[in-house]
Amino acid sequence: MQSTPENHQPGCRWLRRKEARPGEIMDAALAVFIEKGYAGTKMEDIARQAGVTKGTPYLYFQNKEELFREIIKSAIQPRLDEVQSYIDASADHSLQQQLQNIADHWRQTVLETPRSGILKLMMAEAGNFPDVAAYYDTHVIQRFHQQLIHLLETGMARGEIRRLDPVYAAHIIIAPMLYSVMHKHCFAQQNQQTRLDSQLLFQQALDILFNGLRTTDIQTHHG
Amino acid sequence: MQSTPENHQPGCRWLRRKEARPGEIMDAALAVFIEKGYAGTKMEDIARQAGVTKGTPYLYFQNKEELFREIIKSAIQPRLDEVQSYIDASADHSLQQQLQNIADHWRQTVLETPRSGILKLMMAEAGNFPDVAAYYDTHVIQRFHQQLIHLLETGMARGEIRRLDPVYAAHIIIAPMLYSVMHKHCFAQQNQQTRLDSQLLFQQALDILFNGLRTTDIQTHHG
Amino acid sequence: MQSTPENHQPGCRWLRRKEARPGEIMDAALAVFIEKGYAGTKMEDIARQAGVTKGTPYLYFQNKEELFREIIKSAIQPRLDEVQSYIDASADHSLQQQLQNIADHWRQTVLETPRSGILKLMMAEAGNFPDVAAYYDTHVIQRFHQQLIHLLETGMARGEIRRLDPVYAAHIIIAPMLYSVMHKHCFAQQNQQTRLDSQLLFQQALDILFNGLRTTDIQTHHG
Amino acid sequence: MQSTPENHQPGCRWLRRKEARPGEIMDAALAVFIEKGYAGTKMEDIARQAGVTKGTPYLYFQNKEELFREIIKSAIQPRLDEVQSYIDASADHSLQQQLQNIADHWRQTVLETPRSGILKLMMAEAGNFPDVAAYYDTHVIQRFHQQLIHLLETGMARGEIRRLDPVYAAHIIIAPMLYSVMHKHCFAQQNQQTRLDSQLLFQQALDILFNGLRTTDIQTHHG
DNA sequence: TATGAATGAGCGTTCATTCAT
DNA sequence: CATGAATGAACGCTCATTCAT
Repeated sequence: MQSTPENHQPGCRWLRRKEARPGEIMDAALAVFIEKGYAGTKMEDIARQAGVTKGTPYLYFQNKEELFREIIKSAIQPRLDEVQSYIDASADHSLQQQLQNIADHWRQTVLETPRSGILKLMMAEAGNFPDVAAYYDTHVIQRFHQQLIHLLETGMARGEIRRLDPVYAAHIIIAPMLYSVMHKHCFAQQNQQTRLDSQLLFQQALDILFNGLRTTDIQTHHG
Repeated sequence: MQSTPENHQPGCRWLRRKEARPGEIMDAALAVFIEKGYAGTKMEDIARQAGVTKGTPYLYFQNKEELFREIIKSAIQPRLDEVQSYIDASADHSLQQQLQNIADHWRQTVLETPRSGILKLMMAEAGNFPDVAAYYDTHVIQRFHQQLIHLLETGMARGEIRRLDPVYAAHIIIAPMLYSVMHKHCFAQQNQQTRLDSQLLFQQALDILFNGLRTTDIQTHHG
Repeated sequence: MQSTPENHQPGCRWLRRKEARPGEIMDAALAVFIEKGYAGTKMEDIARQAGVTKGTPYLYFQNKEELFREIIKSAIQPRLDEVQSYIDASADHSLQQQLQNIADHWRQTVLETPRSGILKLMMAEAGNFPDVAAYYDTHVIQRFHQQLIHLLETGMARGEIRRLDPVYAAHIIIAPMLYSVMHKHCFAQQNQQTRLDSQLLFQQALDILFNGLRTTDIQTHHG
Repeated sequence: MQSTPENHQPGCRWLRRKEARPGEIMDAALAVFIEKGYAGTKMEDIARQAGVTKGTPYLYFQNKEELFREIIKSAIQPRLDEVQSYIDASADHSLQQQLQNIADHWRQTVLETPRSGILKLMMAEAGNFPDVAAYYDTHVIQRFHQQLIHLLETGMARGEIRRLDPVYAAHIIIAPMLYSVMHKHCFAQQNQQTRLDSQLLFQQALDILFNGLRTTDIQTHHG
């Protein structure tokens, strides 16, 4: 999917200067795209948010669409293996502990940062950028899904959880994560009373999940 | 769904369908809004989808924004008490059975119909229509949330489930519903391999939830 | 200038039915055209004002422009010789009396009727309908101007007024008439305090005019 | 008048004239509004007349209506006290001399410039912009009317003219001014034979008026 | 590099006009 | 004759994009 930022040969169609400017513009653009959607966002809004004038974004990005795609790409690229390395590093923890760690980490590095908006943005614009959405789905969501499946299978193999379809179980683990993102970006800002403490949410989710996922230790307690 | 715009005989420049038109246009508009978002949707797209020409929607709706709001309103109004009455009718069932019924009913009447798109649309456009989003949140999401809380509290009082914070438990029940909507409208169409069987999803979700929500009869077994 | 209403042969492009409807529509159209101008007037406004629906005016007039032209024509035609015959009938009166009569008559049959609006309409639309304006100028304004010139020349020949350029004198007689029309249609409706009593206006105008137009035989009479 | 749009060199897609533009656009807009009326004028006509493209006027004026109102405002503002100061400066002249000066001045600075069109425009659009028309009436026409009334009253007090209603006398002085404006903008361009020499018109008007307004100098001849 | 005046394709909306009823 | 739903050309206005400065 388009050349990565690193491979900018001379002759590369779009200039990429890896100084501060492009990053500032992408940050600004992300914020505005999340708030207003792709079509609802004016290049001038982005420029103003970035503290530059109308023409400047065009020095770094060929056009609005490329700017949009770059944002998504730049959000996907660096994270592709992040979770995996994180998982590998804690391979000897219990499944519950691993999931707890993943949730905590994700909460701190995604949910509570502007990057959570990428997900919301992808959802909103999937119809207009099906290729980007498919790419995001494949490389982010499904990848994470596979990682969860693997964790669950390992957990089953270890006897930590009872046997069940790991594919759907993984969906059920992902669901509250997506839910918290949508809540944050769609409703929380207006209805202040609708506070959602995501730490509590994940804590309770894991509690509920595990007291159900766990192999019937009840019986074992009997013995 | 949409009454067939195909029934234009050639030679008949237009049909007169004063009663049917608004509904047809709203159906068409919903479909296009969901796909492209509010700003990305052209009135002419809507008209074409409805089988009319660009001027016709303006005979029934003042402008694009009013058409948008009407769609949301018309989706909210009739459902306000639907779930409640459904809940009331099955008050004597077990909690698990009630949740199963709710999930089935919702799947058949919302998820598997175009109306599921309303939720996706609300999420995508919350930034541009904060008032509508807040209204939707209050009257649909929070209301359903309250209903779930009530069910959970009743279940706790009855001893069907163990004591826990019903607010967050309800969030965890809602999460897979929202997840399935997003999946359907954002990714399923492109990545055909990403099939999500929502019936299975909810079935397994309830299985997992209940084998965790269930009061820890383990302890009682201990005594 | 287009065929007159009378000559509607079969085959005539535009139907003219001389019953009530066309007249009602023209009256309505005149009122709205005067108020809003040609371009600012919607055919539906005209129809509503006439108590019919959108399509009806098209049964009698080919299109908006023809309707407009018909109104002007119908206002011009019947008046072409009206003033002349009126003048002829009072040929033996004094010039001052004749002018007084003309002013009274014009005030009652034009200024104080909706027909005064035709003049205002012509002025407003002269740029868009130069042919109509030129026709109106030639056949109404200049014609009246010529009639006044003739009266003034007669008055000079009779020794009723001193010798001066009758062309400009006639302009000066016409000016208050146009002034009263503009006042009525442009300002009087808003600023109610700006009442202009046209009878008084013409009375004083004639007084002033005649005490100046009169040959200075005063001195001679004295001696 | 309008700065030459001709000075576009070929090969230069646009000129940057931030300071000059608003004035150029207003000049162009005034010309087109006068010719075609408000509703009949397309923004693109204005732009073309100003030598720019359709988007440019919107860089300086919010919309068509604001552009219209600005034109009127800008024509009213600077003139509010112009006549008064002019009158004050010639307070010791005879009334006839004062009126002659006013007429000359007005002819040179208004009638024979594009600004005369403002009056025509106000008349044509009074129905669509009643607030603007009322403002114009109050601050331009009635104000001038009051100034004339004051001059006439002074003239009466000085014994320069006989006693009469100064309100209507002032109307009669204004009438030829309005008449000449209408003539210029509505008929003169088409019917070239209808030449109206405004200098002659006012000269003769004053002659006629004064030979009637003058206190009966007849008596003075007696002494 | 950065600016921002200017461009012009494109969309929302209107309304003169048509024609099946 | 009359209606009014539907049409579609045209206009107001926006905003992504360009490029002289």
